[in-house]
Amino acid sequence: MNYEILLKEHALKVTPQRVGILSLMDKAGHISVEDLYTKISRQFPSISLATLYKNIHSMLKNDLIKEVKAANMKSKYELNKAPHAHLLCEECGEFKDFPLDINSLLENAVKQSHYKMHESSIIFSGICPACQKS
Amino acid sequence: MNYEILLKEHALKVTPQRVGILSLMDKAGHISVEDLYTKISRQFPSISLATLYKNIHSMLKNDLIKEVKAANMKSKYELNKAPHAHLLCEECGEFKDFPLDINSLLENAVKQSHYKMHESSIIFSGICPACQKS
DNA sequence: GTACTAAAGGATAATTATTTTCCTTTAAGA
DNA sequence: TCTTAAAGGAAAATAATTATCCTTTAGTAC
Repeated sequence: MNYEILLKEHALKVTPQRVGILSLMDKAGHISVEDLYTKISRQFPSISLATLYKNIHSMLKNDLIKEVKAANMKSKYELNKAPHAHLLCEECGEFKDFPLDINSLLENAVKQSHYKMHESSIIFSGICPACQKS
Repeated sequence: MNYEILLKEHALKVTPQRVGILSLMDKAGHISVEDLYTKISRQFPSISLATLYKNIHSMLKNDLIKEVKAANMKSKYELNKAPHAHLLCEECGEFKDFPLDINSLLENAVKQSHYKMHESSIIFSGICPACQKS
């Protein structure tokens, strides 16, 4: 994935910090502000938390990334990809993408609500296979 | 709904503040800490925010209530009722219950993940009929 | 009813998370 | 290069949540 092009497409300046943030999100899958700051700080020791927050906001606004929230969890952020649900492990706190085109699946069910749908967030939470064993 | 019995069932002391909190949540459907504090303060002018937070936590732990989180929104709380999805209006920020037994609907899809499912959170967001008109 | 005790409430301080401010630096385009 | 609007960084300010500590009260036994 080419982060420079992605940024330019949304009229956001291409800065090394932004490329780093996108790259880390891409690699992590789902990452909290705290963890992201720890990691990005290794690449840019002087980066400010304010810079991170500002970029998260501008990326959210431009739909480059998505916020994933669940009960008991800090917000996590992911690159905006194809629609999918999330599996959340309540033990280790990790999200896992779960391919599921919920929109088509539930289209009919939601249709009767007369809402103009924009997006859906679906999180199934429980215990992942690994945590079930330990 | 009898809040006293609900509290006793979970070995929580029945205090006027708790009954008030549950009653307000029940009436509101989905309510933020801020709004809840405004309302409960009318009944108990000297109630402390700390008391509200403590009670929210103990009620969450005992599954009396549920936290509902969505992007761009503060957490809201609701009485724990039958499984349902949520419709979130991005315009007015209101949640609306959407009867949908997602568990049975998606049972098969999730089964292959080998997670031990505990619960699911589903939020469809868009613009509600009322906001579409204004 | 009275006494006892663990739990709950309230005030406040402390902590954590997020946003704002303000000044410096830099990417992008002329 | 030169210009400038946008972005970065440091620090202060604000907002949200949690912890502390002392007082009050619900629940239980008598």
